[in-house]
Order: sequence, then C-alpha cells, then structure tokens
Amino acid sequence: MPIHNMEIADQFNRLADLLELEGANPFRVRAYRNAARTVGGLPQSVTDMLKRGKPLTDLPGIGEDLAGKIAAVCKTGHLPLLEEIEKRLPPALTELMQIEGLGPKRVKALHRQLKIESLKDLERAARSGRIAELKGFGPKTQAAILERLGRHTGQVHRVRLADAEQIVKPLLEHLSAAPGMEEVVVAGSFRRRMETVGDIDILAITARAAAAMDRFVSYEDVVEVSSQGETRASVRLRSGLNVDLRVVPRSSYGAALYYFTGSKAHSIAVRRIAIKKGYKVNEYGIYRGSRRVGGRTEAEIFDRLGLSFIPPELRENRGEIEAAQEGRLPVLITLDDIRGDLHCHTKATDGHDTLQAMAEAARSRGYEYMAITDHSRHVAMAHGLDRKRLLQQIRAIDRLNEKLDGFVVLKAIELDILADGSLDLPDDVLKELDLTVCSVHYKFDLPRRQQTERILRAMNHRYFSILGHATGRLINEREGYEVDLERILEEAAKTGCIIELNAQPTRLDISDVYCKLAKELGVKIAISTDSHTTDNLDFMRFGVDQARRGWLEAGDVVNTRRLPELRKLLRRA
DNA sequence: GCCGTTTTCGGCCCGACTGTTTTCAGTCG
Repeated sequence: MPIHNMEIADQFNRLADLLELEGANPFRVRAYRNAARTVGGLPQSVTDMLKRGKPLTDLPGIGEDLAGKIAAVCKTGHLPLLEEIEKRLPPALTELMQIEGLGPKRVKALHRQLKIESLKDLERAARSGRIAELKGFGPKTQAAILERLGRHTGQVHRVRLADAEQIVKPLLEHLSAAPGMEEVVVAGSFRRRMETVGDIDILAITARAAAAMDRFVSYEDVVEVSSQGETRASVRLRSGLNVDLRVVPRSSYGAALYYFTGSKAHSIAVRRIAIKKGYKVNEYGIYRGSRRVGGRTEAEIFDRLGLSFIPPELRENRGEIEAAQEGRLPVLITLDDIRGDLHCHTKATDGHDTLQAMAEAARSRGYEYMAITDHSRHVAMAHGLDRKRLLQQIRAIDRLNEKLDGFVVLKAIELDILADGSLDLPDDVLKELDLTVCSVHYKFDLPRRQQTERILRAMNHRYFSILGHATGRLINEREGYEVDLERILEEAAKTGCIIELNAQPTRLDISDVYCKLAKELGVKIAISTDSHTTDNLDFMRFGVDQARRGWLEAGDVVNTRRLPELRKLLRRA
C-alpha cells in the first residue's frame, strides 16, 4: 500500500502542532509546516519519486533531515519523531488548537494547569468557570471558547470559489455605498482564484475608515463581529464564511493589495528577497530604511525588487518568484483566448437546451466552434445515445451547420470508458465524429492500479481524443477515484491525447498542479465547460482561472486554436 | 529545520486586534 502525499503532510502538520506545544524553535515548526505544504501540493507521489531515484532535497524547503524523514514514512508508514512526542503529549491537544483563539501557548497552559487533554475537558472546564481564573485568561476568553466550541465541527470548511462569488458580490455593493468609499476589492485566495476559499479578504480605499467599518459590520448578513479596530475588522456571515475588511489610504493601495493577496508562502519568500536587497515590505509600502520608496501599486514593489509582475494566480511560491527574477514568467491564458467549447450536452441526453440553442449561445459568446458531446449509451441515467440516436444527432448537426455562417458545431460524444478500458460505442460510428471526450462514470471503486490501466487502455484507442474530468472528483462532495494521474499524463504526452480541464466550478478537474505538470510534459489541455444549459457556457472563466493557476499559456490549450489548427491537433497518428 | 550576492553559522516577514494587562503576550492572517 503506497503512502499518499496527504498522509505524509498530515503527519508533518501534526508533528508541527506538537512541537509548537512543546515550545520548539518556531522556525523548525515552520520547516515542518512548509514541508507538509510542499509534499501535499506535489503532482506526483513522493513514493514514486523515491522509486525513480529523484532526490527529495531538490524540493524547496526539504533538506537532508526532512528528506530522510519523508523516505522513512514512505517505507514504514511511521514517523518515529511524531510517535516519540505523542508519548510525551496527548495527541488530542492538536484538536484544541483548531479552536479559534487557542494557539500553542494557551493550549499548553490549559493542559499544564487544568489537565485539559480533549475538547470535552475544555468544555467542562469552561462551563465550570475554571478557565477564567487562569493567568492570562479571563471571562471574555472563557466565553469565547465556549461559543466557538459550540460551532466547532472538527473540519475546516472551505467554500467553492463560485459560491464565494455569490456571497461576495452583494457585500461589495453594500460596501461601495459607504460615504467616501473610493474603491473596494477582494484580495486573498479569492483573488488568486483558488478553487475553494477559506475566508474573504476585502480591501477598501477610503479616507473615512470609520464610516467603512460601520458600514461593514452593519451588513445584514453579518451574524458576528469577531474584531473591529480602526483599520481592520472581521465578521462572520450567515453562510458561515469569515470576512476581513482592511482599510488603507490610496497611497498604500498596491502594498496592501499585494500583502493581502498572499499567499503567505509567497509573501514570506518575497519579503526575504526584499531584506536581502535592503528593503522592508509591509502592507503600507516598500521601504529603504525608514524612507518609503513605493507601494501605490503592486508594480512599484515588483520593480524595486527586480521582479517582473507576478499575476495573483501564480503567487503560491511554486517557482514563480524565481521565474520572475529570470524574466521567464508564463504569459497566462485569458478568457479572450478561448475560441470554442469542446464539451457540451443537449436535451438529447441530460442537457436542458436544444442543439440549436446551445450553438447559438456559444456563438453569441464570440466562439468559432463548439463540440456537442452528449453521453453514450452506458450512461443510462442520462439516456445516453446508442449508435442509432448518435447517427441521428450527427445528421441534425450537419443540417444545423449548413444554416450557421462562421460557426461550426463539431460532431462529438462524451464516450463512456467501460470498466475494462474499452469504449462504449463501435468504431464504425466513432469514425463519423470530429472528436470524442472519453470519461469514467462508473466503477469509481476500482483499485488504483486497475483504474489507471483502464484509462491507459482507453487512451490507446484510435478514436480517443480528450480525457474528460480525469479524476471524477466533485469539490466538497466526493473524492475522485484513485488513479495515477502522473502516469496518465506521461502516456498522453506519448500518444497525443488531450486532457480536459473541466470548468464546472464543482469539478475543476484536473487541478492546478496537474495542469502545470501537463504543461511541463508537453501535454495539451482542453478547457471545457461540460455545459448542461446555455448558461453553463459561462463557467469557462472558472476553467481559465484554474488554468492560469496551473501556469498555462494560450499555446498549451487546444481550444484557443482556430478550427483548422484544432483539427490537426485532434487528428492522431 | 533550512539555507547561502549577509554563505556552513546565524539568521529566518510583519503588523493589527483582543483581552488581559499597567506595558504586553497571544493569536491571526
């Protein structure tokens, strides 16, 4: 049973928590957290890296010691240092640190002085009033602990980006109406266009900070004001989402936007460069000594530090800073680069709109082509097309194309990859199509090796064009099936198969790190909406966001091409 | 624990807010 990256990351994070409780060197703690983040975000499994003899010390923030520990976990499943510390400290103490407002120092004090080892202990102590008596604690802290305990579910909840957008939009409108408000923007992971966000960071430019604060905390969806100062406030919304507002003057706009966009790892790395160059960067500006030398725009900061402008989507400290130093940042794809959509359904299966309506909707978005990819027969739930109905649809598309001027509907299908890796319809009908999107819809529970072989076998079929939603995950709803995506991408590089980036906000499949790996391997990506209504075509922008996070340029994406060029890419040797 | 245009030791990002204090530690982002 190979150890997954996430398991290693979990062990390191737990170790970091416990070390922090023990009062270890905070930079040592950070090293473990960084390692957890690095390993957790890798597109390939470290088990495989080790097998292939790739040195783990090549990974940023992984030195000899951590490389050895990672290798040990891969080999044995155990991290001896973690187990050693768990003998000294109750492992459940790390749960206490999940409670907002409880950090290592307070948890340590609660453990030492009140023998609190679990959430249950914590609740009992708070109810009995013993916490308020501790030095450094008080009645307010005790009440806050009780209140947050009641809300604690044990899991961090992240909201899908598209859902966050719907929550944020009316709030921005509300804030914009504050007297003296000059500008309101969202920073944080929302601006970096992460597939999910944990909270919302809003930046407001105004000379009247107090008015902005008042307007913010009085928003109708606010259920709790967690903190409120002169320039900063935090609230919790009815939806459960936390929102931070930060007010800055116009002159600090760029510095503040940069700082609050993050990511944290990116900010730390850039500030380190700033220090080396004799600067200090904070949310008010960039300074040489006590003299402020910039910060009105983000560009001023990048310029000072000798970096080219790094788009927010890349700010994850995954190589973008080095690329910016060397002037080799990618020119990221934009929505305007997209010329068509290659995965769309109609009423013929589980879509809601007609062939013609879909075509017109695509055309009205400025596209030059779209592929109609209804389901194949095996997806019975969606009344998948059999040979006869597919041929009917092909003829209907031919008739429609005769009427359309300057727009082409491509004949295609979303073809089920059967459990043995064969495709759901015979070659004699597939050969009539312009392309196929081949996807897994059943048998999610195959063992990883078998699932991978299933897809690899399908990919070697002569009429296989694009692999649809490659992992089958639904964000916040279900994990994808177990599959070796790195091997699939390597095979795609060999065979010329295209990999889909499914733009449905609940899918965004494949993820950003796999987009980057695909690019590095030379694999072409199709960003497709998997539309089931005409409105769904607008999901393209979420796909483009994800592609940008994955470093993709227009040239990496097939549906940025004009039709003749696309056809060439689809024609396989 | 990592890392090197401060280079193998001695640094490691930086400020706001809260609740507890009587000048600040702890937490958070």
